[in-house]
Amino acid sequence: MRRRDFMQSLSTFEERLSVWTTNAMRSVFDLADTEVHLGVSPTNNEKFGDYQCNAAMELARALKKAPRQIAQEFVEAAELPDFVEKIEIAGPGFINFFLTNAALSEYVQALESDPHLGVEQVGEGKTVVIDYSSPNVAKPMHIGHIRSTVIGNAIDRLFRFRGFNVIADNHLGDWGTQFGLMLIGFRNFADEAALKEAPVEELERIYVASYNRSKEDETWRDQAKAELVKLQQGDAENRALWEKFIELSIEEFNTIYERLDVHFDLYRGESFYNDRLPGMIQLLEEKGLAKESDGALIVDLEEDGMPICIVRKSDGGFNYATTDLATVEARVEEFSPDRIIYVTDERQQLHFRQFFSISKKLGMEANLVHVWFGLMRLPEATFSTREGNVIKLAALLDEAEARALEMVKKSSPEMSEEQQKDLAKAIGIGAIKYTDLSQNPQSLVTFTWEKALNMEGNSAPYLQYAYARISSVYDKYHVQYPDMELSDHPIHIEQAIERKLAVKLTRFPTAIQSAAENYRPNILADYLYDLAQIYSSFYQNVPFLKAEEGVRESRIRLCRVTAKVLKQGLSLLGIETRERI
RNA sequence: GCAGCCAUAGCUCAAUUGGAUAGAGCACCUGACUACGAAUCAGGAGGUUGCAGGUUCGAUUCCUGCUGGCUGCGCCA
Repeated sequence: MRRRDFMQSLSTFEERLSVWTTNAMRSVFDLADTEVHLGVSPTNNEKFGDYQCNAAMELARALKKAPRQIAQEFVEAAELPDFVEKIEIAGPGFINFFLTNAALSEYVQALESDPHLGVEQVGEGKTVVIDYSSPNVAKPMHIGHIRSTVIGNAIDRLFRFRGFNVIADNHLGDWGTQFGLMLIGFRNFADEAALKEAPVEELERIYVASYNRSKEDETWRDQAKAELVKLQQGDAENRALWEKFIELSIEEFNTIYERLDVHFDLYRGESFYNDRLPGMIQLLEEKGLAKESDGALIVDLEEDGMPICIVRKSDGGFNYATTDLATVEARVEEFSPDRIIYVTDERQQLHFRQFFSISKKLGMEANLVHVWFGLMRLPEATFSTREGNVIKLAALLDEAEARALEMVKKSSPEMSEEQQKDLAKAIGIGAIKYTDLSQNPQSLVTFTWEKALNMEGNSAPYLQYAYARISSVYDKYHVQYPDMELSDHPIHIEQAIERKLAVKLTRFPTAIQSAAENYRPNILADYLYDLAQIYSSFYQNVPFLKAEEGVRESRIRLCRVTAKVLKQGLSLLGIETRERI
């Protein structure tokens, strides 16, 4: 109901055309309900127009006619919408649609003034909990954490931009058996000076030392276990120490998050849900889902084709499945989310399938989504804290900023040192994020410095450079023509490259929708890179400041919309732009 | 043993989820700065999409089998 006319004009050509072809197909061929997709999709080649409909080929069997004949009949019978210039039949029966330049211009102009750049606010009134990053307390963040953090954050931003009320929750690993080793280790190995200098690094050193000793020292193991039990029973001294571990860790995590421009609404670790664990077990028993086996309490998932899931250990302790179930319960109670999204690496797939299945059996009203990504490994092997072959995340960020600063000093020597540093941060951090976000999350990633810090070709700096060039042109325009009012001059498409740019701009909302619905930020990254490439070609090949009046304004306006889309798109990936680079 | 994921140009990755001639970047070759910013642009070369079948108008995409790699599978998260 709201803003009906406005929404109408900003719904994408793909949507409008799909509605039209679907209705027209149904009426021309008298198809009440058919499985066949009657809508359109974008073409991958301009010579085939802007959108194509493939229904004729799929309908051939049902209608008992040749595909080209179906297409022919359709084209003859249907009355074209006014935004379509022409319609063509090609190949085995593709129906190709060419949009009018006027409709394209009009749409791009509408984008220019829309704060959401044509992106539908489908999330209005809906809450989504996104659980990402979630590092373990007392362990420094290493390069393996970058994916959950950066991919999770991009999904977070995408959902917010579509109008969802997003609750970004950092589900810290702040509970578990490792704290027994931590407590006893801390009392024996802690170095106060080191703890001041680099708290989490020291905590990690303590953990590794304690872990190593536990391997050969049985009494040490027993003591660790005893300390853990004391902690779990609320012993004041152990509790205080444990809280200190968490506090120090969060403080250090936050300096990283600050650098990455990542912000959470909640930092609720696993321990937050401890009180609910006995109740959860009781619920599982009441529903008849849990049973005893070798002293442990398990849920049999054989009917779902999965191995059993332990919900209470034989020593009476709870484990992660139980915590995760309790967490869902708590989130549903408090937020009534439309869905809960978990962003973790691929190793946890089975675990999520198991506890999603159990939560369904429990009748929990939650739409649970596991967004997994490929594990990051080193060329030699996977890394592990215990092995000690890790690259710290902070070191990666330092290196990125240092390399970017070197470039900035060379290319922008006139800038103040402060400006150069600010710029180097935007470029360096952007490069790291873009590397991760520009590929399918689910592909395996082998870490190399060269790749992580890529600043050439398909990279964040390419996009930032395109943005800065536009800003520069735009400013020069206003200096040279201070009295011109851009809105007096409509966008007018003449050259092929202008049309290509305009078409790409109209597809921004589709890119956002697709990236969000598939939980794949790389779809947006791809789109932006494509857009920047088209823009760069436009920039290099047609004059705008030197063009005649009217044409000049039209092109400047195209520039302005491109800049808006680039800036907004990059910001959804968590990548900053600067007017000058 | 069971299960999940992956295999695309020399390298790193795409391919709008079944569409037309499989696209980019890096590296390589040829051109363009007395130009609105060359962190750029115009062009060239580079492919039996791991292998073998199948499904259909049409397969990188779906199914089966195989090869190779990664990951997970009762008391870690």
